[in-house]
Amino acid sequence: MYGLFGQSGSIKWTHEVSQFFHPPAPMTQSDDRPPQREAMPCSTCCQMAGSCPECGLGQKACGRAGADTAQRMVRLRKGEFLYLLGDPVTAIYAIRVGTVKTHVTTEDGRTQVLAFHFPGDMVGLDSLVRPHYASYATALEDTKLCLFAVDALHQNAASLAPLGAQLLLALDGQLQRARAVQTMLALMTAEERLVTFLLWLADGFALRGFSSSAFVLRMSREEIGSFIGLTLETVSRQFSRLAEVGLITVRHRTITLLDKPALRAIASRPMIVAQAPQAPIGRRASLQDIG
Amino acid sequence: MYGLFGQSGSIKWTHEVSQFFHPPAPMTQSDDRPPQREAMPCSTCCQMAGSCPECGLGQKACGRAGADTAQRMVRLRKGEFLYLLGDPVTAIYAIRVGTVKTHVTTEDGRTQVLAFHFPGDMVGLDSLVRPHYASYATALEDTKLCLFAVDALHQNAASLAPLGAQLLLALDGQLQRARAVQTMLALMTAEERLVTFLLWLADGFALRGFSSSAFVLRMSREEIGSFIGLTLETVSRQFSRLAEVGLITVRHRTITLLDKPALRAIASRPMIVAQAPQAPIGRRASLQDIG
DNA sequence: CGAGGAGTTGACTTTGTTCAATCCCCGTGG
DNA sequence: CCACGGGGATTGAACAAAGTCAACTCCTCG
Repeated sequence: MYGLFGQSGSIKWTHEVSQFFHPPAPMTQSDDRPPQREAMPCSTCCQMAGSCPECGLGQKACGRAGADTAQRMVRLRKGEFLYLLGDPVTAIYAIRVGTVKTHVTTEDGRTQVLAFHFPGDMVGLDSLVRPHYASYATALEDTKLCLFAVDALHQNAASLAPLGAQLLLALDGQLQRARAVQTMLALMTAEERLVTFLLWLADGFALRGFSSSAFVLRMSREEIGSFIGLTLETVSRQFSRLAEVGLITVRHRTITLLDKPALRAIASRPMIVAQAPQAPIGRRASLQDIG
Repeated sequence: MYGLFGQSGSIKWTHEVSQFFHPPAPMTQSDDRPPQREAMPCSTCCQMAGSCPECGLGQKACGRAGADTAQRMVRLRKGEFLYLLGDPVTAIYAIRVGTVKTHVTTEDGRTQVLAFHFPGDMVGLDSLVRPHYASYATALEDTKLCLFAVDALHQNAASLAPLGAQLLLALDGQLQRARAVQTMLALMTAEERLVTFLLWLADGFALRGFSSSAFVLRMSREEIGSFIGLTLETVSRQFSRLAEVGLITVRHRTITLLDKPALRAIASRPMIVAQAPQAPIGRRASLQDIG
């Protein structure tokens, strides 16, 4: 994901953008919230295909002695919450099947989607060190997740040791993705944003062994728009336009990428450039090359 | 910073946005790059006022046995690079005095400022686990930094243990800030963005014991614009407008915040809302409350 | 088979960008 | 000490991009 190890130093935005922040959630299924998850012993949790980048943690935890971290399986139906903003953090999750979005709400009622999470992604990682979740996590479709109790983790730094490396890698991944989104929002046009989003999705699917040319969107136009900073109408229009030009095919939520090279050309226009850019060398570089 | 521990569960965007990502940098002052930094033994490094949130690492490292991590002091003159994108990661830095920006360049030549870093902030934290820096770090003014060699850190996970907690906290902070920026870019207007930016700066100064009502900007309009996703002209116009309305005073880069409550009102319009929003409770929440 | 949410599309408005002219510090050198 | 030069900042006018409002279509689910 996002060249986690910068193999080349050439930064590419390949890869799904998916998950971003947020801590695992508690289940004070107290108040008026319906019991949204049924927990069950998790045995097949770590079987996640090799395509489980963020799940290294899972593999590690699973591998090191049965169920010492009391992992369980959690099921969510479409629209149900995994956790709410403000809930005490009790666990981190890894998605087995399904899709989850993490989001926040603004004072004036708008919703901001912070990330989409797909199978293999961790949900709640960003709240690992916090006592309360900093966002909502909602299932976009029926979803199964593995639960990793977090108490054992952040009680004392010592217990973090064995997981340290994995966690750092995972957090780093989220940070890189967040930065990618930041750049996208700051300097891309509507068309560029949507294309970038589609390519992120495609890369994510490819990574998980699915077709990267034809897939079904799990989220609405509104949710896409929220994520990439556009209105749902603009998203719809851009879809139509890309279809008109013959770059993609759109039928409801079924998307086909017809000309990936062309799409990449569009998306990589305002993209982070590799190693030695025509960028400033030596002192006094500043931004005089912004233009 | 950004309710790192969610004391209340009520999320507020107080705090500077400052540092974000990027790993510490090497100093292969090989090629055509002038020797931009002179290193010297660092003894006063950890004296950083208590207002050194990200520097916990520094305090820890310093406290635990003289100079076992070979810390040094680095000096940068205005416009010089601390490290370049693609440089091998060899160290992480903490700013003692001065200001640094981290940025990337796009294919079509535009520059995207990813973060501003002020005294007490860590620079390069996000590249901790990477072999190559994922951005450029440039001094906006004459700057002094403490260097923390990174080899000792990420050689093996074990060595991370003692720093684990601090690092996780720091990384978490960066992640939360990145998310804040994401939300700002996705749903704020030009005015809201600039006001938010000013308040972040003000909070940052307050945190460091400086005036949060009157301060001098260390960055140009162009750099501000890059960071908050606007053109320099729009930034300038918004400054003028805020001054017209009497909310602030602008003289070159000297800013005075005259009516902070009013400013906060503007900035917190599209802001993350606290605990129990009018947001969806129970299942089937989705985004029906967006528009 | 009917209802309703999701998606598409069009006309119009708003916001921010682009291009360009001008201003104003600030530092330099006469 | 003051004139000059130059980059940063301001401002204006025309333009383009995306948002808003609204009508209408099409699935999908019950």
